[in-house]
Amino acid sequence: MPQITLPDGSTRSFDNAVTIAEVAASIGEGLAKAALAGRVNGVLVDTSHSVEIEAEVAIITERDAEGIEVLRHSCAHLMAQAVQRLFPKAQVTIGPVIEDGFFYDFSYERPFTPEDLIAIEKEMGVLVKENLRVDRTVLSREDAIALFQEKGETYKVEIISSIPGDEDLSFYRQGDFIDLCRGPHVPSTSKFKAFKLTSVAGAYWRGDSNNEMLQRVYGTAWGSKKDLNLYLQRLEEAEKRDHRKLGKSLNLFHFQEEAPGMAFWHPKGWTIYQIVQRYMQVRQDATNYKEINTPQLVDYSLWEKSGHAAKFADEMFSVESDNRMYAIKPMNCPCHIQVFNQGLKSYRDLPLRLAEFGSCHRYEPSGSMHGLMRVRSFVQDDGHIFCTEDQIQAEVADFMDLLFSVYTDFGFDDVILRLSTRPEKRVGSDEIWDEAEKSLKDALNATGLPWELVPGEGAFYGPKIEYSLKDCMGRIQQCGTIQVDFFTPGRLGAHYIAEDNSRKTPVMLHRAVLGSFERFIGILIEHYAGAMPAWLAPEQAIILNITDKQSQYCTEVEESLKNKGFRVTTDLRNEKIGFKIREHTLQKIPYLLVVGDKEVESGSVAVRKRGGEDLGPMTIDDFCEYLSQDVARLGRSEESTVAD
RNA sequence: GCUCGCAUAGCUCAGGCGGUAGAGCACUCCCUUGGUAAGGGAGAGGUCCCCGGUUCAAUUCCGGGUGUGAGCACCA
Repeated sequence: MPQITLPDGSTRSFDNAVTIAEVAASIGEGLAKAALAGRVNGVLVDTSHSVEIEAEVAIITERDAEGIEVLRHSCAHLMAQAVQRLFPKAQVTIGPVIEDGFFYDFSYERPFTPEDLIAIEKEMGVLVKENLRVDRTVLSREDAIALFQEKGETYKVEIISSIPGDEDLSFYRQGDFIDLCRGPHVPSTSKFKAFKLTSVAGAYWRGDSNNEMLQRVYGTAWGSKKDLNLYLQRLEEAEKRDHRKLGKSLNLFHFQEEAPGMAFWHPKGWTIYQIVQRYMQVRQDATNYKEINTPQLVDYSLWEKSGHAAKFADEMFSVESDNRMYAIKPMNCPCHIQVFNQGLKSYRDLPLRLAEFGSCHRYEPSGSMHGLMRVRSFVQDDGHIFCTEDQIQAEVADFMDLLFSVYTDFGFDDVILRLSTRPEKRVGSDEIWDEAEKSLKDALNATGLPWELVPGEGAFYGPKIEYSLKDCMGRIQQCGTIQVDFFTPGRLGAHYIAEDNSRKTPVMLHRAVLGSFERFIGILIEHYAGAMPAWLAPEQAIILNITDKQSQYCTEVEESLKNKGFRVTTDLRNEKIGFKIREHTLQKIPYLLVVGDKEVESGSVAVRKRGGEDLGPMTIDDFCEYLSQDVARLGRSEESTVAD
């Protein structure tokens, strides 16, 4: 006699065991139709799931996040079924839900083409019309293996065989298609209203590059056509913000074949770069970092000593000169230890915070490069803190204060914290790792913010915290990091004299707030859609004359604004004002200063913001004051974080 | 690094089943001096990514390379 409690607290009694579908039907016809799955005492189940005793039950529809997930998962099955109808020789492997969609990996004799994708999507439509029931069945491991062996699905057999334990396994059947799956799934193929296959690409079986490359088809599915369109619009918006596109159209930087993965910075892009770097310099000066600079070319033996050559030789550029092998530095830390090693250090010198904006080169795999986001030549706001074990926690806490404050200045309020702990391949004793991980955990807990544990992802020399920020598109971008290193200082002979007159090896903390400038600027460009806030804008204002008559005055205004330290230019071309407004608006210059006879007469400029807002005429002094305030806000104001 | 796609004027892109190519914008010159998102006219501009092969002939077809895009793998 099941007694069912619904989410609103109401209860319903049934005489016999009842399915989720029946519960939904008892509430209303519309709900019965909309039901995609159910939740019984917190567990997601199929609508065919039968409830026999007292339970809390919720009907899951496309309005629930879980409903959309079920829909996407089922859509992956729908796609697999369509693929096997069209390409009977294709073998199925796995097809999980991912953010905003799903994919399914197939093994097939040839790669799928974009035309195949269209055909598959069409076939999926046919399957929807066929309204096939989706049934859950349970098979024993032996029966399941026999079934898929018979079908020639060798990958599925491998998956089934590798599932630990010996309980029965659940399968979902729709028409002639059957797949191993935990479920739940939608009750029928008619439930799909809005889906689209988005791309096809290779992907390694089990994510291992030694294995066969499978054909991965990506798709997306939504509860309604409207949601699907909103999603597609979001993709378009992201494409418009692509920093590679904006870098070209705003004339910030370029790449060319002769220097793959290395940016050529143009005046406007370099201005942004310099502003960001000078800002970090000021912030680090104020927090007791000593800025240094070390060579870009260092004898290979140093990298062998540090342990980097053993692990990253293939990713390092090297140069032979005069029978010596040098590496172009892929990182600054071994050089920082050389600076530390000059002169005998006392515990009184610790913590010692060294910082460097050092140009580093890494031979990144060709397929991994992506505009400014992943390059072979980059500069980090790099720093290394030499300290004692007792100082780690305080140093981490200090660093985080700096980091949060910097991110806020750049307009990022959402920071995601992750702690990566000891990997399998590592150096140092477990006791040392225990302590290092504890220091980082304590520092994280002290922030009061939520953080995520990522076991096994630490560096070989120590655990690390990674700081990611959310951009205005909701994308998560990893930027900052702090890593504890008990290993490298010792390998490179760093030591200090402790209070008890013994020689001790310092702990080194590797840390960066922004990460690489290249990447961070890429993130800024996309976050602001190229419309940089006034403090970062390479050109803060441009003065536009209406006719030749005002040229002289415009030049004078330019001079006086430049003297106040603003980045200002003029456009005195023989063009109509509308044309100039359009051009410089597209160049996303924050302020357009229009000058006609009226302005000359009154000693003013007519101020127009790049979003189109007309601030009317202002005296030069008033405009300076206005711009100063805007610049002083950095990225903090609501107004300037919204791309206009 | 792997799979698949792409590479044509400064930019964005057409095009050609093999006979050395075209638009819009930008650029130069001329007219126009016009008050808040494109005024008009004329002109100049190309090793069709590179190296081989097939062919009377290759920008086009084939092979290799480089770069680049999506995804995978990698990321000190």
